Amino acid sequence: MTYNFNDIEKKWQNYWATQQTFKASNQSDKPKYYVLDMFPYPSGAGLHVGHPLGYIASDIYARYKRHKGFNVLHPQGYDSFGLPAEQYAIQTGQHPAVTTETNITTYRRQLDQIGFSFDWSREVRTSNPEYYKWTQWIFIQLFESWYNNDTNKAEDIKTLISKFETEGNTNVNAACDDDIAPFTAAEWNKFSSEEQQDVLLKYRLTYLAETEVNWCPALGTVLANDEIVNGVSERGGHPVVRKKMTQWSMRISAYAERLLQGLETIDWTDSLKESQRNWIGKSVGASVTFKVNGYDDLIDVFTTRPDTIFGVSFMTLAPEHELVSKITTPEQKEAVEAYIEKTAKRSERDRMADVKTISGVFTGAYAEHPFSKEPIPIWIGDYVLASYGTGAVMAVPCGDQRDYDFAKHFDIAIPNIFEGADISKEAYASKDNVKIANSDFLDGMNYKKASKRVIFELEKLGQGEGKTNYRLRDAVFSRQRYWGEPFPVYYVNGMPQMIDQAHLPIVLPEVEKYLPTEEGEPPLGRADVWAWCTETNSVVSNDKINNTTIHPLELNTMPGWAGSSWYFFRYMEDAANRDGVFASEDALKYWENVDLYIGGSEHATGHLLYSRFWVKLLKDRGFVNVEEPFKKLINQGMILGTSAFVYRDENNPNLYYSQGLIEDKNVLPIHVKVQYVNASDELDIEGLKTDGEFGEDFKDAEFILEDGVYKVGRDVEKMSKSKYNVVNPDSICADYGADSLRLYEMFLGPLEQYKPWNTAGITGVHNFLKKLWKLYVNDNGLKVNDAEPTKDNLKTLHKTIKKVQEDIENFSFNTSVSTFMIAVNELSAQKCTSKSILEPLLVLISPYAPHIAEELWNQLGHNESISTAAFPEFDASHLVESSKKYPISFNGKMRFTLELPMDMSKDDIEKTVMAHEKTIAQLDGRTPKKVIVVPGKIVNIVG
RNA sequence: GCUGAAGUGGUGGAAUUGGUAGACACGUUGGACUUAAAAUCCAAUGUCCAUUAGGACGUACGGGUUCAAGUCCCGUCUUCAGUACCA
Repeated sequence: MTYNFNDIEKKWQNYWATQQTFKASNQSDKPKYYVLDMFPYPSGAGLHVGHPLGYIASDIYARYKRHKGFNVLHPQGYDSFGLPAEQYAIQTGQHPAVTTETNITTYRRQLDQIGFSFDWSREVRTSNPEYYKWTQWIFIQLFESWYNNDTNKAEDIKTLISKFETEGNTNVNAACDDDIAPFTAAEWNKFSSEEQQDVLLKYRLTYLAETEVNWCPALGTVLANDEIVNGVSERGGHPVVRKKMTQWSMRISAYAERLLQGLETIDWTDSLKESQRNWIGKSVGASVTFKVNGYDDLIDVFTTRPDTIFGVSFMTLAPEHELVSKITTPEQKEAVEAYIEKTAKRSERDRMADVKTISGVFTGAYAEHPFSKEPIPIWIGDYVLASYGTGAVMAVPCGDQRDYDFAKHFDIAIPNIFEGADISKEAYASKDNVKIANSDFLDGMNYKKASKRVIFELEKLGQGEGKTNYRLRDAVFSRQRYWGEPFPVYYVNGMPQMIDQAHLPIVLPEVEKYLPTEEGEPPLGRADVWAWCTETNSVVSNDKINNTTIHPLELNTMPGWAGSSWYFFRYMEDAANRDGVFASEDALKYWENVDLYIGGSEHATGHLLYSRFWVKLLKDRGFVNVEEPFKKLINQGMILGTSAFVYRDENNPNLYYSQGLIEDKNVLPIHVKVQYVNASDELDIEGLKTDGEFGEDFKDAEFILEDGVYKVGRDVEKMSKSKYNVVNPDSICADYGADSLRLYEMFLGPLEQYKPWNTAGITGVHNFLKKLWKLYVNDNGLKVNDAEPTKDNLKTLHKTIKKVQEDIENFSFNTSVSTFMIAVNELSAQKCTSKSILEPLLVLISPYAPHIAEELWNQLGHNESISTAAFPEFDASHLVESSKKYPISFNGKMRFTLELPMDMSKDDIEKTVMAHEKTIAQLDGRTPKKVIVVPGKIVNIVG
């Protein structure tokens, strides 16, 4: 019997599906364990071999945990709202739901053939109305919440209203907009309904506000900060401009401190935590208020160095600062306006690319120093950002390099307030080991003491206080797109109202075209809104909408991260019981949170931050029991493709030079499909010329060969359709089988690392599987029997158990593949046929190569799936080393060998070594003073 | 610039707490089997010197600690990732 992997794999995939082998139960005596993958966006291109890497790792872990006696939840689903389906729809008119459905079918087929142990009965799709009903519901919870800084949690908006009714807003300590005027209870009660709603909106955790947003004209939508990379859109690389628009925002800034603190409680990599810390960007300092000479207006600044306040020699405002136009003197007006116009024209990207050019203009106005009362010139400059802090800085040129450069450039005074510091070349930016000087009451103090004192003095004057600032901005939540969750919102007199929960979900309406309307409204503006209201039972009753002017319903949709911010809770509920709840209390209580989450690091400041935010909100409002969604998180690296190039002569498009001949020539590298290149980088010219897609381009091409062949150039790049370097898992499964694919993806290297794919190498693991098969089966069938295991057999087995267990728990899946290979080689050499060795070996291998393990397990006479088998117990007594000799190095010169058992205790080794001491001492002529022992390893004796 | 990770054969990569560097695999070379190819099996494979025995050098580079350093410390260089006028 030969190893017929195609039949075996199909057989067991069918078996697992029909038997529902991996269906998780919400009731069990076993401890729970929740293993989750970041669910995929089902793109039209299907899976390439890079995609399943993380899924294979999590599947191995999930299967391992089942063997270890855990009740494992290992679900999968689809993040099925998104831009590509919509753009495809715009081009072809195909409904995104249709293409999404097709793509999901492909994904499911491809995932199934790899043999994952997913519980598909709990599948979720974010674009499914039954799912996004609850995304809409969570949005409503955010709307109905405010953040109480005193209790440090979100509360029902009703508690805020009753506070307003009884005591106004002066005692309310909330996370809110900063332009709220104080009012008394009496004033509140006199407000009109619209005025009250307007005020409440400034407190709600999701709110409608006119904000400067990142507008991407090419995509026709706004983007969140994390969707912009290097000043262009993450998807498509289109330019992004700043624009004022009325948009829904999420008050994530309310949770800045808790998001920061929570990082201490979770098991994530340091680099990932660091990214989130930087993104949150906490800085501790003070706010200082400066009076403007000749005006009642005040300028607030934020500084991390209140101790340097006597070093202030000017102030700089962002060009967009609201006071600029007011305080500019007539003489400076022209220059200031010209400067503002110039900076406004510069895109974010230009501004970022060019950080060295110093520019700015004097406004002509002066502020008053809070202590010295000296006049301070007020400048504007684009190195001050309107979006951070207050959009204004107190400039201390002796202590800050940017202020220093600015002062030098415009010839502004640079007073030195540091004792003994040399500021002739650059600012003295360090706050350690220096004393303050020329600073009145601060002289002689260090940074810490002086800062405290300044804040104290400022508070006395009413011109400042200690303050903590965060870089984290509220997240824009509206998108001008079709293929996303509709908001459960309608408007009365321009004020947003939530649609009653009973009428959810608000289902996406049908539209004829998926483009924005001619009036520039989002695509939903094309829908027949009145029909939509009735169809979706949203019941925006006529009297409620009588006064509305444009649309009774919100026309924007939610961003991609809405649905992915809570999906891990949806899996907890059995699909059969999902009606009426996003997940039942029992289910939430039982599964708590995700024990192990595997996914890419590109979500560090997006999905992984937003999910944490929503979970904290849901916890505060009593809907879930956990503060953090993902206890342990691992970022899998990417599998890269190896692209192949041919080199076209720049002057002759039909002439191509082999890779070794291009040195002195002007050539253009062109990607060619990797399937026409063999392992020695030789091009199959005939294949290329007859290719269905490209044959035409190369029909008349002349290839200049070297050594009789055309050699292509190689480069390692991200796998992508456009680079023709994609390797499809389908062909790998067909040629080598899913077990080979799974083993090879793990064998390729450490999980977290980026590594290139190379199909040629798969023969190594494939040969291993063939050898494994032969260990159990020969031409006459099964050769396993009840033979007594030898000492060597047992040693091999237990060595393997120990190593594999350690590897899986450390997520070093690559080395356990090697361990299996060694084990199988050893057992083959030992001619092992003993069932008591070969059975547990299968259990060890089954998380990695489940199909072959299941088949052999079955042939060994088991009726139950191997996934129900217990992980074999490790017994150290079998690892006694009898043949291996350990050298003893003595003063680095002499060597002795000592035979020691691997499992010997430290004490025993010490005793053994002591017994040998005399001999060693005699040989060397000295008496050892100290003995260092390492169990199972080398023994050190220090003379 | 800042932060984080890393640098080991022709290649991917192994190497608990410092303890025989290069496991395992790919590739390459030679051999067996075969009419031949594929498949399979066996052997060799860090570099240099030597016919052999053996020796020298070797974990980016330069120092240091130690009986012993890929691993620890100091300095330098390079690569990758994230972030970027954050006051």
